[in-house]
Amino acid sequence: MARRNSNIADDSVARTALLDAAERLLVEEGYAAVTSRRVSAEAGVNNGLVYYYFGTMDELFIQLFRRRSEGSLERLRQVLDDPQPLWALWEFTHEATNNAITMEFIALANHRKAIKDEIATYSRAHRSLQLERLTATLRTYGVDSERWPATAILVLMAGTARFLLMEEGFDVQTGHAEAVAVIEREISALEGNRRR
Amino acid sequence: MARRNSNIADDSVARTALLDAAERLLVEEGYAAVTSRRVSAEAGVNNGLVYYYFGTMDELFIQLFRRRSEGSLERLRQVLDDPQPLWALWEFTHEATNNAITMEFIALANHRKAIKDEIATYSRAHRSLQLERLTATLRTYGVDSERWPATAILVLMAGTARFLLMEEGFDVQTGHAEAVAVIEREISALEGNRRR
DNA sequence: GTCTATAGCTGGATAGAC
DNA sequence: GTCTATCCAGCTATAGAC
Repeated sequence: MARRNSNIADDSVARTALLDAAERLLVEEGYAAVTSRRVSAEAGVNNGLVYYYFGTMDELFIQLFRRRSEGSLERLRQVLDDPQPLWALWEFTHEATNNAITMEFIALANHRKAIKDEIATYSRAHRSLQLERLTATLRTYGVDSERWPATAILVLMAGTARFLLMEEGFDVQTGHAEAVAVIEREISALEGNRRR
Repeated sequence: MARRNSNIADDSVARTALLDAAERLLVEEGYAAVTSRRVSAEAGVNNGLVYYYFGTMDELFIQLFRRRSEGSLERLRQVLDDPQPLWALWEFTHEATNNAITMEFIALANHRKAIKDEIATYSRAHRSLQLERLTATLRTYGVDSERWPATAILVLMAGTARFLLMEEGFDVQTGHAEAVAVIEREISALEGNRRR
């Protein structure tokens, strides 16, 4: 019987099935539903394998988060390569799929310290990457970086997008159309209407 | 032995102690820590009383949320009476205290349908009250309501404030100072510097 | 209204056979 | 690597004495 921290291939079938199942449960029923028994049942895999592959449920959550955040940073890179990067970033951030699971992780973080650290690291990397790529772009658009620093613009966009998604989760939409219109108008003023 | 839904005074000592204890646990350890056993222990009250007063844990959460939201709407009313209502609203929304518990309730809502409905109702009431009071104010400030509808401004402010608080919870602060500076500059342009 | 006791369930984690 | 069995903890909720 092998134990955690031994050399377990990251691409084993059972391991992947477990992570996939955990992700599904997390999105559909919230993190409270992500128990070792339910994850293994959902994955069609024996319950003992959860502990064989991850050791603890905490570790499973962490590895799930890492798998997602690597994918997500990779997608962000592609998004920022768009000829209209502000538009692309806005669409990306405003995308519902990412958000449900992100909110679950944030909630999880409130009582799982290890997850908290993972999220912090990821958030900083995410913001850095955006800054790195967009600071120069905004300058070429002629944005006054004193009045409108790139970081401020990014925070306003990200905050608004996430807030809209959060409220939509509760079927609260008051003022959303108007807020979206304002933001998209400002983006258009810099990058023109969205092409493609 | 009385049962739930009988006539139980809302101001009984034990009931209040239980709600207070639940609130404390919710803020400090997250909703997973809010179990009937821990709440009663924290309140210094017998465990059976949780069920005597609330019937189920779901009901306890709901009544806690209601107690808070009534208080919160009342405070919002006062805030909007400030001679500089935009400033006051910004400060209110940007206040850390409210936020920790709000995030917990949002997380809770993901797997407690009844809580979800409570939050939706409250959010709509909150937004309506803001709109009702601020639409006219913004007009007197000379804000062009075509370009900058009151609802859009409220959503942008609320979204940004909550996002900043959320990230601060993870010790992520990149760009926060810049975003705050931009928002406060815009508020100042309408209402002047913050007095008081 | 308050208390004790307990039924009944679900969960994390481990041991050890195969 | 996979599987079964199992220990132990913690939870909701109820029954019923006081």
